[in-house]
Amino acid sequence: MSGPRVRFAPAPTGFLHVGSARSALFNWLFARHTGGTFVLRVEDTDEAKTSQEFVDAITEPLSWLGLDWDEGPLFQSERRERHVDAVDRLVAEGKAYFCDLTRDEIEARCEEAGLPAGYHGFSRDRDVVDGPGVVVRFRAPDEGSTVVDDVIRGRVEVAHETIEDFVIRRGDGSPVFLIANAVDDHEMGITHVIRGEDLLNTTPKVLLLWDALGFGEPPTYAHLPLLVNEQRKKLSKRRDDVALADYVARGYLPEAMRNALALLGWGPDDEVEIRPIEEIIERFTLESVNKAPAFFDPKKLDHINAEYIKAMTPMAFIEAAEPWLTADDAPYPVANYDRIVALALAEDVQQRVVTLAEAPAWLDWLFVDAIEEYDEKSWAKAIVKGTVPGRVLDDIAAALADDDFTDRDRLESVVMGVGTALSEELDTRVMSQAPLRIALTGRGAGIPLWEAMTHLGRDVCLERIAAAGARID
RNA sequence: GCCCCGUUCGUCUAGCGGCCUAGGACGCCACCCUCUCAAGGUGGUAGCACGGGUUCAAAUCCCGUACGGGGUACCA
Repeated sequence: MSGPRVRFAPAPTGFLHVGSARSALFNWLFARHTGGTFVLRVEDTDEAKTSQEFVDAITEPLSWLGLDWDEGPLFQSERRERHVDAVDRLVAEGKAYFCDLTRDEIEARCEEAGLPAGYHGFSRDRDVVDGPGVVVRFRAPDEGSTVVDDVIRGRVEVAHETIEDFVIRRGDGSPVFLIANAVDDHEMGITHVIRGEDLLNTTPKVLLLWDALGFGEPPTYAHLPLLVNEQRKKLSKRRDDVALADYVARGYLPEAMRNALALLGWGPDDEVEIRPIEEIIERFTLESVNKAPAFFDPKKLDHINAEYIKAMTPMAFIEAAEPWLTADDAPYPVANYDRIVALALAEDVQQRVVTLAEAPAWLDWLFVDAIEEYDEKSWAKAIVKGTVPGRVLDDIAAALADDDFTDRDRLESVVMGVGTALSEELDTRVMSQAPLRIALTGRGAGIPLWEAMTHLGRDVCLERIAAAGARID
């Protein structure tokens, strides 16, 4: 019952924007830090956008991020009557009025009167009667100013002369978000409005409505710095990777994403960046949020994700990566996938991978029927330029012929031993791992071979060694 | 145009008048480890936009300037 009440109020656009996700996160952090209530409200004032699909596009990513809401989702569209009532009340009280001027007509009047572009309250005294296509405009005060006491930005004062008589109800009778905002925030008992800085300019208008409606003490506002791209522009869905769902698909972990997002516009005072969410909740305060826009750096996200992956237990990692390991487009027949093998090699993979989506590429050679192609650069380096490559492969095959392939340490020492023996015999350094690796994996780099060889088994290993040997000739 | 906001290493940040010859992280570079690739370890690189004040003392407070951004809709 007590405690702050905050809301995350996204417009249903069909996907969740990372900037929105960040706003949601900060609302959530504030609510959890203060023991308050986090309300999810879908801002669907703009008519009929609210299909289940659009709602899912908001709730699924939020749930994925672990941002649980205490109330909602509430729909602004379902509260339309109350918004309309508020509009009617303002009209009845003379605080708002009807206007039937089109954009063009307004411009024409401006030109005629030699006024700068703007509305200039043209219909204030025209006694327009309501009807189809007629909008309602709020009679904004001509003098004085409205002050927003922003927790993050401090005192922001806007002169009323710069606020024109804005529309609060469209020509089709639907209320715009400004009035819906005021009414809903009031009725839902919202105490703190935490949102992006792009909304800062609309706040005085909402405050004006709030006052005109006699709602009393308005909520406290906190405008978060925007998330920008490399060009320092507001993240746009045109050029930037903004859909949270894309990050999910690319194999980022929710905990990593959440941690990374928390670091944009905020930082813990003890400088420990990667840490459990409980600690972030504990340290988070609105007062410590920055004012300057932040660039969402993919490199930093990668680093954080990699750290989280390394910290996972092998089992948790494999379970998380399995959607990719068993995907239809995996680089091997999915039927060959073996969780036991993947699990045994998990730690080696975790150490090398940035996202979950990269996992299959490190394990493919264990699940493939045969090595179809060899990386030519690596082949050239390990075989063509190698010292007696054919000999190395032959000797390894011979040395391994009677091994049961159950002891990875023995496999390692046998293979290395071949290199050492040949080095002595030819009195030059002979590497044994490189030719073996390309024979087994087709590549020049990868996870350690020994453990993997025990899973591949003697027959497959010897087959691949023979196949590579045959390719030399 | 008008209104509003912002400015600490390339990037994200710590700093909230003396502890700052500005700290951490990412990135980058070097070295160590290493018969692959990584991981790990060590070290390095680089910043208070500029100009005036206020003060014994300013990255921290005030005012300008520059630059950047946001808004200016019958979108939210």
